[in-house]
Amino acid sequence: MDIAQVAKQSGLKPSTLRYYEEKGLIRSAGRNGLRRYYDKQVLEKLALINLGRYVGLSLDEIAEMLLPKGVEVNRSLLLEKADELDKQIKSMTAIRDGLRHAAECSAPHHLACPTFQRFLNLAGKRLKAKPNKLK
Amino acid sequence: MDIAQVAKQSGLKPSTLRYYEEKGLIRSAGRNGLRRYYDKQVLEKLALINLGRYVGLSLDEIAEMLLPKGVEVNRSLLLEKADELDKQIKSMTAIRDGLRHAAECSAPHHLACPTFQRFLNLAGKRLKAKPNKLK
DNA sequence: GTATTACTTCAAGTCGACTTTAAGTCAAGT
DNA sequence: ACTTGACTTAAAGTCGACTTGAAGTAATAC
Repeated sequence: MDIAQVAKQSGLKPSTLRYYEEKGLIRSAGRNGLRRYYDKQVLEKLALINLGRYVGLSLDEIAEMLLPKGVEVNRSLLLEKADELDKQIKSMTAIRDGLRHAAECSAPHHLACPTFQRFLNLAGKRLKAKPNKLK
Repeated sequence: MDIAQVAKQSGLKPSTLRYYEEKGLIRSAGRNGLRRYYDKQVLEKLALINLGRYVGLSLDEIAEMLLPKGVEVNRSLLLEKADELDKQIKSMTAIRDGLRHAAECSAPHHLACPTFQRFLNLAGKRLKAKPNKLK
């Protein structure tokens, strides 16, 4: 496969693929003249990368995960990330409910609604997060 | 309150507060010489802003929401965001489970595990998102 | 009354993840 | 053989949300 095909099938731009290669996340199977060619395995890798991005890993973290340096490391990283996701899910659920309440609340202003107030405090407690852009 | 106090209580840096003011998200209650002073109301607003950031709104979107131009606009925006969160929660839940499976899977490599494979495809389906950095 | 120190402004810098641009290479189709 | 169009590289640019730095002002502490 050439880069355009990989781009199409993975939903990433050629420039992104080159960038990922530069960062060491993927490798092309070889060159035809200047042009890279890939084998289909790369699509799985890209899916994994997309997944990683989706759960909030940085490219550097993903690169780490892709190195097969002891399976244990990878597994615990996975579990760790799963736990982190779990927390995020919980707080997002609370926030979702809070938003719905706010939308229905009859108070003149969200800021005036006592339930929303409590909720704001709650939500403000701990907010750290990783970006996941991926447009 | 002076800016340092607001910073402390909101967990944001003075520079951030000035930046938010410049963007029109907050206002100081006045000046003492050059120095801004704030009333405590600003803390609620900042909590709201933090919340917005947390659920993935951009500062511009938050600014929109803070303008009281017809309550209806705000309410539907809230519901819209709640639905969006709901979707995110669902996919994050799936991914969390996928990660846990992967961590326990006995296949030699995650890439070799068939369940994980299916899961990758699933996860790759639709991934768009907004950033929420907030370190 | 002066030193300190916390504030002020404005411009420029940073960060991650790409994208864009300019200039060049080259495989394939005619 | 030549043109075309898809590829190539390296470097610079972009975006959002801040942060940092330089240069200045002024409220408070002594």
